[in-house]
Amino acid sequence: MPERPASPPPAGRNLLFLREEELRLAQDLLYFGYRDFTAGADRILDGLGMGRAHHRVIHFVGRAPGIKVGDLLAILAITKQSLGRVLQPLIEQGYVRQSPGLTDKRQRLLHLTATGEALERQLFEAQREWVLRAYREAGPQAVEGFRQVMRGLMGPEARAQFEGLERQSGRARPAFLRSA
Amino acid sequence: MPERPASPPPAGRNLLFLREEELRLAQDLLYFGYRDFTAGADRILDGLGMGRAHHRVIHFVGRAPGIKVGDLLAILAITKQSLGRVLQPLIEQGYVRQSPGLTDKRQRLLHLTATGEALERQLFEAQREWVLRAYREAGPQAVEGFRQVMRGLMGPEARAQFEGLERQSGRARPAFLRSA
DNA sequence: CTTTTTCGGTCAGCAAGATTGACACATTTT
DNA sequence: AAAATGTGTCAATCTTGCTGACCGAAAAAG
Repeated sequence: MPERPASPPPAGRNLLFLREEELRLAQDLLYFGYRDFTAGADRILDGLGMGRAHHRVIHFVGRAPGIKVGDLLAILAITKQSLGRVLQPLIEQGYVRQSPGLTDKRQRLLHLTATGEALERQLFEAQREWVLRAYREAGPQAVEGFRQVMRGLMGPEARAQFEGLERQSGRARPAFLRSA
Repeated sequence: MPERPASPPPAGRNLLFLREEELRLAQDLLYFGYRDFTAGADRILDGLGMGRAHHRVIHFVGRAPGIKVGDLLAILAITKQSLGRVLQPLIEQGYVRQSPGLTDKRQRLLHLTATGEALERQLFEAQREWVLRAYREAGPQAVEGFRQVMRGLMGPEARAQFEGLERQSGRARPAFLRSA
């Protein structure tokens, strides 16, 4: 029978961490971690009669102002009918604004209104505290490891989308992704 | 203006990694990572006319054989009506088996049948490959960081539940958690 | 021993958020 | 002029949650 490593992780590279049990633990970790990560924002959304779907739209429109409907659909990986049911109310209630594409007038570029930005911030703050605590407790090196693994869990498409957000974040609303 | 650290994480402890942008990136990371993590199992479930809810039941019954319905409800954080609608078919279709509690006969302890274990394994294999790749690419140290952060993202309840699974995993079906 | 509480199941109705298929319209591309 | 693209919309359906009400068996409390 192989021995388990002692409680602090072994310094040297080894293969024990790939054992089946470690991978099942990863499943648990992702389930519980993701669930509680979203809980804070969910409570706020509840009070507004919104759900996670609304949050995702607000989040990603906030992350990529001027994003095209088609690109948002690709990120959310849902149908346009599903998006429509969430996006339409957000527009009617003044959280999201549409503007025609600059070169292609069929496009509807999406932006947050001032109200939308305020809500985005409120939702962000709820999760910010939570993630901040986890990051602080774990330390910068662990955070870097976390990022690497999460990035590795993405498929090629998601990775491209993520890198699009990563690149443009903090800059002045550039063209989004490599679409067409 | 503060400088960003160079691409490899800075050796020394610093506070830059707590900036707002880093935390928004964490949101993206969790969204994309979790989404693609579940995708493999989802495809299998689709073919069986099951959904993620079924997977969660199979997973956690497999993780803690002999788990009580009440403890499973606490882990899944859903109502017993919601669980019933998923659990009942799983029992009828022979994936899950119930047995009366050893000391308390009101309890129904849940186990996977041989069929259930086969399905659990099939679902596990799908995610195993995916997580394995991410773990391998990131390396053992990053994996340890990932674990720390994910653990930090859990609330106190989830942490206790997770530790219960962690403790008992690999051992011969001990009593589950600290219930009552 | 009686009462109350707990564990689990079940019925009925409702809502959110996803799906598919079909179709419409304006615009861009060929 | 025709085809393809970007977006919107109608209608029906499915999964997975929810609430409220109620039941039965067994355990715990009195």
